[in-house]
Amino acid sequence: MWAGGVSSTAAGRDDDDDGSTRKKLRLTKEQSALLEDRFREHSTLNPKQKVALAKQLNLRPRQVEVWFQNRRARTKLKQTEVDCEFLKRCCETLTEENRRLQRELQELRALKFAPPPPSSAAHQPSPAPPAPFYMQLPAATLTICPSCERVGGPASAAKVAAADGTKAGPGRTTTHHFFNPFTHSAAC
DNA sequence: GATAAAATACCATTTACGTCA
DNA sequence: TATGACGTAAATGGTATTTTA
Repeated sequence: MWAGGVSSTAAGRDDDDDGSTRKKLRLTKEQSALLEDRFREHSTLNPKQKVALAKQLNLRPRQVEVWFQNRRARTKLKQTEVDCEFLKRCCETLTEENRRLQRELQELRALKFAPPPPSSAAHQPSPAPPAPFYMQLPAATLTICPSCERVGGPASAAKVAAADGTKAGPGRTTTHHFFNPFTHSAAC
């Protein structure tokens, strides 16, 4: 069933000052700054907050809504880039690990079929290296701070997931996993 | 209580505009 | 000045969830 597109589009048009087609305006620095501030507090807005913020910014509620949508999309994109970079590093590390293990295997095989050494200096297999970083840090828990664009840790992500989820009225339950600056401020 | 329709929120994608090198 | 690249505001079309009759 489809109603969202109609309602959201119509709402946008209804809010328009004139009935013309889209008129793209760049937001002022002050408007962007306040929007960013609010986004850092919460990546979603309930209708009351949206209207209040729009009034404060002298914008239409639809513009505020669109801004938050686009901002969430940008954050998600950044997060994807970080995840991608992380996986690339994982791949490189695993490739290197694989090479190392192959070499070790060859060494062990060579020892097995070689005659015993004359002295007691038996071969000691190289000690196991410390667990690589990718084993300690699941990719899904990496998060980006929207303000400083740096990667946050698993603890922040868990806190965000627990703390987030304010929404009034019907519609999709908020399951977003964006960065919460209040759980991250120390890192920034 | 079950159900279909309506309402709402959100997302992915696309379009179009403003800016800058 | 013209232009292409890029960032982003806005539009569009879709899904998921909640409310309501």
